[in-house]
Amino acid sequence: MKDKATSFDIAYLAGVSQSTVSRALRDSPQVNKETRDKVHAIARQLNYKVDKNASNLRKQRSSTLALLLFEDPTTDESLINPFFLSMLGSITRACAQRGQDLLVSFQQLSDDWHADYEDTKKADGIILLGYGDYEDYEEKLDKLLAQETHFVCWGAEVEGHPDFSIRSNNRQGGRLAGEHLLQLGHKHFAFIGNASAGSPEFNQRFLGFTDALQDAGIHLKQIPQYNAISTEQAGQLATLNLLDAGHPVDAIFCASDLIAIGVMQGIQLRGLKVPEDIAVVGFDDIPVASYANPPLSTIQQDTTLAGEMLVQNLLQLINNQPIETNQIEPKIVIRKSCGTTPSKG
Amino acid sequence: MKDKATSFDIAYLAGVSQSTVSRALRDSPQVNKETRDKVHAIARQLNYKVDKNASNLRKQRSSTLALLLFEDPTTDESLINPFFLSMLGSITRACAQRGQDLLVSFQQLSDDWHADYEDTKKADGIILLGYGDYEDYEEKLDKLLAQETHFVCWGAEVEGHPDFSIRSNNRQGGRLAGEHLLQLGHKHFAFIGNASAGSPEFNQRFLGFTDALQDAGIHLKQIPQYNAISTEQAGQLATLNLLDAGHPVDAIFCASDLIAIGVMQGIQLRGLKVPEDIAVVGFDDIPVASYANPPLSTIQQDTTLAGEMLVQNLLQLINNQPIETNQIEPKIVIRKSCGTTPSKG
DNA sequence: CTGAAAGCGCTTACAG
DNA sequence: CTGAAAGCGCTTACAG
Repeated sequence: MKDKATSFDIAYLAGVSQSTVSRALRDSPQVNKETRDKVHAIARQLNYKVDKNASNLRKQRSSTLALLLFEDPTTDESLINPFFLSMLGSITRACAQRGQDLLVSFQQLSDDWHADYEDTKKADGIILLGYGDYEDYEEKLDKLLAQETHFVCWGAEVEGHPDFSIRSNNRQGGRLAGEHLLQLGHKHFAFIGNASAGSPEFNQRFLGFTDALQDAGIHLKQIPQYNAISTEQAGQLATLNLLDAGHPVDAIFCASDLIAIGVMQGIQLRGLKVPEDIAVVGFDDIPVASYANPPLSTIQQDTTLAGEMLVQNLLQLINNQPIETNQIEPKIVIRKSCGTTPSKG
Repeated sequence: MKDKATSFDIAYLAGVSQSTVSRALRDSPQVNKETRDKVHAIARQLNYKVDKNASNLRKQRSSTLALLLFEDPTTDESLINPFFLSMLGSITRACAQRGQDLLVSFQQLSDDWHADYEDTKKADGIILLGYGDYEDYEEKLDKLLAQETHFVCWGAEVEGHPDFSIRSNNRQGGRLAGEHLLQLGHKHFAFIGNASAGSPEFNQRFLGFTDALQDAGIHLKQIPQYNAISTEQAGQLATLNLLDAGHPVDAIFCASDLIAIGVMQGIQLRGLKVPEDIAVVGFDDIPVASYANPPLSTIQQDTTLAGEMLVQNLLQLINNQPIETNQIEPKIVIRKSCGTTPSKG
């Protein structure tokens, strides 16, 4: 790089003091319009850009947000959860709109990342995205809390701090899936996905699903639930176990699309057809859902809105402003995997 | 946040000077081991972290790389090219391994981003990822060059600066596709994808494809080429045009997987079957390729290696070290869309 | 409306 | 091996 111009160079050329240059560049109203224009003109000419490090150091603010993606240690290193990947786009855009830079990093739940962003002043706050065991997660969250780090996370609730998390109305999503499957005339249901305290989101989906079925008079005992983390492999395995156990089943609701894809493979491996023999509904609406075979019906989470909200709420936390909302309403997307489209209404 | 400790606090507690603290923290060998240990211990106790802004300002180095993703203005805002998305993972990891932070941003080709990273000292260099018209792109590249910005980009060549780009051996990839299709006994070929100066990568793929076919005695005139940018829609449209024009065709090589998926839809829309009536081969091996219907045979680009290389080479550029390599060898992944697996050997 | 001055928290010659 | 001092390039009270 050529030697960079500083605000002193501009000051010299404009015949004003460096403080005035600094003010003019930030369009301070206290500075004379003519002076301001002259400074801007010279800055443009010199290709001058404010040094962010100096500016941040002085302001004690970085205008940068950090996005931390957790990889589930149980899956192999290859793929990032596609649901989070699709959120990345909207988070970046939301940051850009608000003049924030975005630092992105992948972390293992086990790493010692909690102090590496805000404490180093690299970022003013952190966005946490990641499935993984919630109970492990919680420990980290507590540390962040203790350090008074500004953060916001997707999905998991932070005990006593509802404002720190943004999430889908997972229970309602599960209900939607149950109601739709019921409406299509299915009788024998199953749920595949973890449904315990370690996976609060999946658990809510399970609960919503069973809410709907129970409302229709189906007993909880009649709804087998098989554990699976959010991967195809886990979904396939759970399905084989379910099928081989001889449960009568004609409709499966899966805690995520990745699981659902594995479930459909499992069903097909046993010589059965989707949706003719067993209907399948997923959750997330990741890009591959529409390419699955058959195309997967699923509960869609609006990732654009989610990303916006994550950034927005984090900024509000940083600026000590009240949070307006932190829940997103899911909707059902009907494709082929759940059977005939129901009659209207 | 609580008041953060500074190196002066540590100095005071350790009974040494602040300069010694600074040196000790960076494990300078000039500092006595005992002193070093004591300083480290106190730092840990105070939860001390070096202020990046101060450190960067002083060092005139940010240890940060910026990743700029270009959205093709012709596609709608929804999806980021999945090929780049899959590269993101390996880029992040490669950065982490080398102690670099990664700033991520999406840009329109039209935006004025070229000075916003290195000039502001937010990043030491830039990684450019994006399809789009190469001729528009070139103009930006020239500006970066003029400013002596450190950057590296995927795919497009930077005139006179072979080291600034990292790419697949696209021509070889095209050849692989042609040879495989030939080996399967196909006779009537077509290429779908832009093949002009505006899309140098696609053009190389086309050239490699025709190289193979010409080697087998097929005349270039017998290989219809229909333009398409890298989207399903464009692929589908081009296919309908191709088919409706009455060209005899039993094998189509597509410039990208996204195009190939659209091509298969187009073929099916005209009542033909893949691969029975027409074989299809894509390029990239994006995640959905294996979920396509039928699963797409394609030329795979090793995104992990690509990401590594991008980061590695950029760092070498920044440090004035010579670049070792900037080309990646593609390989063919055979699935269902191209017909019967050939006999071994 | 403008300027002189302090200071953000480090790193690194320089001197010993 | 250690310390005193300068300085990275800004922003922002403070004074006028």
